[in-house]
Amino acid sequence: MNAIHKAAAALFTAAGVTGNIEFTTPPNPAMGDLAFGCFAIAKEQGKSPVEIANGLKEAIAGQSNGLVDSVDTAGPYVNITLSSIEVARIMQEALAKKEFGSSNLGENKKILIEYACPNPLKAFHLGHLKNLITGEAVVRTMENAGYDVMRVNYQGDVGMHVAKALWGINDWIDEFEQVKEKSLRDRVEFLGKAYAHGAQHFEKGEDEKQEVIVFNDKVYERAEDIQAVYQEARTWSLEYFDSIYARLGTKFDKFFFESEMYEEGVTIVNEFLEKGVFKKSDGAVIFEGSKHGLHDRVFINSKGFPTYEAKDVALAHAHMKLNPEKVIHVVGKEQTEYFKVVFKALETVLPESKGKEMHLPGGFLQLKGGKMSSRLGNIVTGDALLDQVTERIAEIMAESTVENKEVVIERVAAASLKYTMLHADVSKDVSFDLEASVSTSGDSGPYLLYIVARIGSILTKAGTFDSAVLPEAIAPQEKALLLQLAQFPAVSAEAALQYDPSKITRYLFDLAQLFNKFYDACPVLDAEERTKAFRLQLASAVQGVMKKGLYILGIETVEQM
RNA sequence: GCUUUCGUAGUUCAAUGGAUAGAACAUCGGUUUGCGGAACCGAAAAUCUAAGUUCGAUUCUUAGCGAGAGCACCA
Repeated sequence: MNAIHKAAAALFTAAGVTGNIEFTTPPNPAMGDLAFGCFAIAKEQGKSPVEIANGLKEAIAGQSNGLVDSVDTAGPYVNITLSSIEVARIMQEALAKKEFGSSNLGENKKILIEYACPNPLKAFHLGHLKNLITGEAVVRTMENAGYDVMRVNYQGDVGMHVAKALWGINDWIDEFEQVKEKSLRDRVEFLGKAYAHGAQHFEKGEDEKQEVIVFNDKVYERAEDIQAVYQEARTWSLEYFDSIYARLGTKFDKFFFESEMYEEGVTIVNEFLEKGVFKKSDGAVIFEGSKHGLHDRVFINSKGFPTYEAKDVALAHAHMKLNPEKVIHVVGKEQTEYFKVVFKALETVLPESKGKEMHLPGGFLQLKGGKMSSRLGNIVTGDALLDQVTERIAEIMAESTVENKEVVIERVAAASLKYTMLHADVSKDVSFDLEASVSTSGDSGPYLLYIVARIGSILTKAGTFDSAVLPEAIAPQEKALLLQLAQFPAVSAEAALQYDPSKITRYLFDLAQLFNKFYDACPVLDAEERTKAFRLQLASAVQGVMKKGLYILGIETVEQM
């Protein structure tokens, strides 16, 4: 409940309303600022909602309180028009607090958030890019709600994809030696080609398939003869991932690797095989999810090697050693059923994990328009997409003469990309259209950055101003802006409760629109002294909320663009 | 086939069971003696179908149609 709602709720309490008092916004501003629906009370008292509304109207109107300008009913609703000055006064007080927009929902609660999770020796693809951006925003959403968050990243450095890449490298060992002297970009590009080479070989036939599988065995057996190449290639990959994390403003607290998990995974699963939790089937060790309304999954294959499932069991043990309240796995929605089975198995294998493991399903990233894919071939990597966006922003800003232009371009590009990715609900697919995301107008990252820069420009010109003064009159656009600002704490808290940063994205866009309407209707610098000071307060508050909200989304602002 | 997620303007997204379903892009038409026009104002435009629950359904239930994803030794 925000500061305005709290003050208004007191009136309803005084009028005899008990329980939770919640307000909505009337469909038309002319009807009032706050609406109270009387359905629940009517049901409770066996009266008609209209009757209740009329009674409440009298009770509210009878109270002498500066907050309310007028009360009216519209059928089952009591609509209140608030005094603009009172709203301004309340918000002045609320906005002065540094923690405005933060909450303590997660106070003293430690949580682990696992995201990014790319596979070494393989490309950082679009799914990883979206996951990285989403994960970072979820982290910051939770931090803003007071949680003590640990950013964790689990990277798959063993498995068939590694085998395919190693086979490819081995087949092109001369080129591998040569590429060692080249740039990181070139080395990673080589790894990508080597992986594709191995993957193609794998598909050729049974004999070829076996040749690749040999490398898989060698990795699991930690065979001496592959270590030099494997370790070197792995290091390149990790360096490359680090460069992407840095470029997008993420820094992980802890990295876990599959190579650290598989021996323990096998041990644990075998231990619980004896206890009857798992079962032998066709030479493999499975968990019968089908007995719990789920599906069966293989944890150890018939060769005795662990699958992803067994490694996840060991990973869960590693996570629990850190004593978290919750472990949030930000992973694509295609793994929803997979996680249900693993979590089910963990309930018996690792009882303390029960209720703590959570899968936050991410939607897919769909590229729209053939433009990008035709230019880059079928596989578009995450960093290639970021490059594309940056290129387009540079074109748009070609005429610009801002200082530190390179940095500004990089930030506007990142903002465009992140805003687009964080616009729809986390679990919904995002369709990415390059032109729409770099769009200079409308629902886009640049639109929001523009507001911040524009306000900065006004504030610089204005110099210092009185931050406590109230004006004689308040324009409707100013009131609308104040009421929107008042919503920020509730919106950011809701985002944390839902693990969904997109609530903040959409809130900020609404705020931006209201600011532009205000800006258009209300001159700031040329206004009479008290009005000017108040409008500067407003602009400054909008900038503050905008910056904080964008920070939560992982978006850096610019002073000029 | 089984499981699961989802069907809202031309397109991309909203809407704790509640008032006239809200934005953006695109389309059409407007706004200059102003602080950044990367802006603002206006018009036209949508709940897949059929039953059911409810005073009230985009939202809940069932069926149908359509789309995506998962379903044993990949991650």
